[in-house]
Amino acid sequence: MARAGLTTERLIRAGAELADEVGFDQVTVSALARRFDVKVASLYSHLKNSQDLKTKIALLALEELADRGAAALAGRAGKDALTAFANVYRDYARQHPGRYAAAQLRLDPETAAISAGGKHAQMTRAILRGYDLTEPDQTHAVRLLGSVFHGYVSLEMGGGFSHSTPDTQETWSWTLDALDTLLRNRPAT
Amino acid sequence: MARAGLTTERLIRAGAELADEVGFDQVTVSALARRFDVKVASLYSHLKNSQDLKTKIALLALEELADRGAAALAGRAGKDALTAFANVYRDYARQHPGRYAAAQLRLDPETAAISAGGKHAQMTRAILRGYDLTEPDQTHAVRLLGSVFHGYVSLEMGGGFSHSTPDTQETWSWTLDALDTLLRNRPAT
DNA sequence: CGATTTGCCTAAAGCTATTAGGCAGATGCA
DNA sequence: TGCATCTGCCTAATAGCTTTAGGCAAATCG
Repeated sequence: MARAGLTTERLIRAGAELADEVGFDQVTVSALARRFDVKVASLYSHLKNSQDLKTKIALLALEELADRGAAALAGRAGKDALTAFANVYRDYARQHPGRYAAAQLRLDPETAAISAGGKHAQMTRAILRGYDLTEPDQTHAVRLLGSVFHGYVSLEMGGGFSHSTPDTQETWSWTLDALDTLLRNRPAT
Repeated sequence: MARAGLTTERLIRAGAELADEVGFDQVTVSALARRFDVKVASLYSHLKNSQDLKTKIALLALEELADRGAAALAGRAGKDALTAFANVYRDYARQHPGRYAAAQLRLDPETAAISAGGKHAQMTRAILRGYDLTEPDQTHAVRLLGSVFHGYVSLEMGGGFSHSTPDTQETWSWTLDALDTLLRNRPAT
């Protein structure tokens, strides 16, 4: 029997694609084996277990998001940076819903530490350099931006805003305007 | 053999408690049967299937949240109402993490229609009566509030804000202040 | 008090996760 | 090139969750 050429790398990538196609919670070792036309047990040489698979997909998604975020921020500042960064999240979630869901997976502290999660917070801080915030306002603002981006994207994806006017693109622009105004008007303490 | 006295009602309540104890995704027909010291198949006279169980827990959570929201809004307006309502979400999520997770379950349109989901949007609109917003700003604002509440609570619960100063209570108050300011300063179009 | 209803049970099949051990194709060394 | 080793994927087996079908006994009703 010809070998399938499995590697952890390939499995994670395929798992991420599978997540985008059928949803992150439908990502299963069995489904992945099926996709490679291989027996389930074969994957266990490359993956510790099912949780390991999911965690690694989450880490991949976080990295991809961080890379896109960094690219979006390059050469931008102020509202321009804010908008570009926010759109990275929203667009990523639309293009890769399964990966986006994976990125929300709760990671244990050691795993979180080696993840790209820290980069996300740093990039948000970078955006805030364009506004005149000092601590602790800056931290509050980092958290606010995270909340709005995640909350909005998550509700929009979940269909929470569906079949109502005006359309969600308008609300998204309105929201980014509002955040920009908010950050500009909150004076340094 | 004495009968266990199962009813759909009791199963859903026990399922909600189970969700709070072990997490919503660990809620399983088997675990529920174990809790009633009954065989798994017995639950299928009261529940269509596993999905049905989860959906019903979600509906329960949405109702409970709506009831608490309504109670919080009674006799309040403006920032007072905003704060009280926001705290309902946050407190509910802290007290009932499993139920809160259940409330985020994606419902199919028919189920969503009979859920308390509509009440949530209406209550948010009620809060906005204290601010001077006209359409379409009002709809944008409803979505913004939903995003911030859900996003914040979800990140906080997920440990996204952990081990960093200042503590999350401060950020929460800061966020509600910021939203209040934002809504007050956005003039009617 | 007997007849019917209904609640919980046994049995069985299918899917997922995970581990142990085996065979054959790939690789390395002479 | 030929042989030995190693590694990759396989078979087999156990265990848990889901769901359906059919049965028996407890509750209920006339």
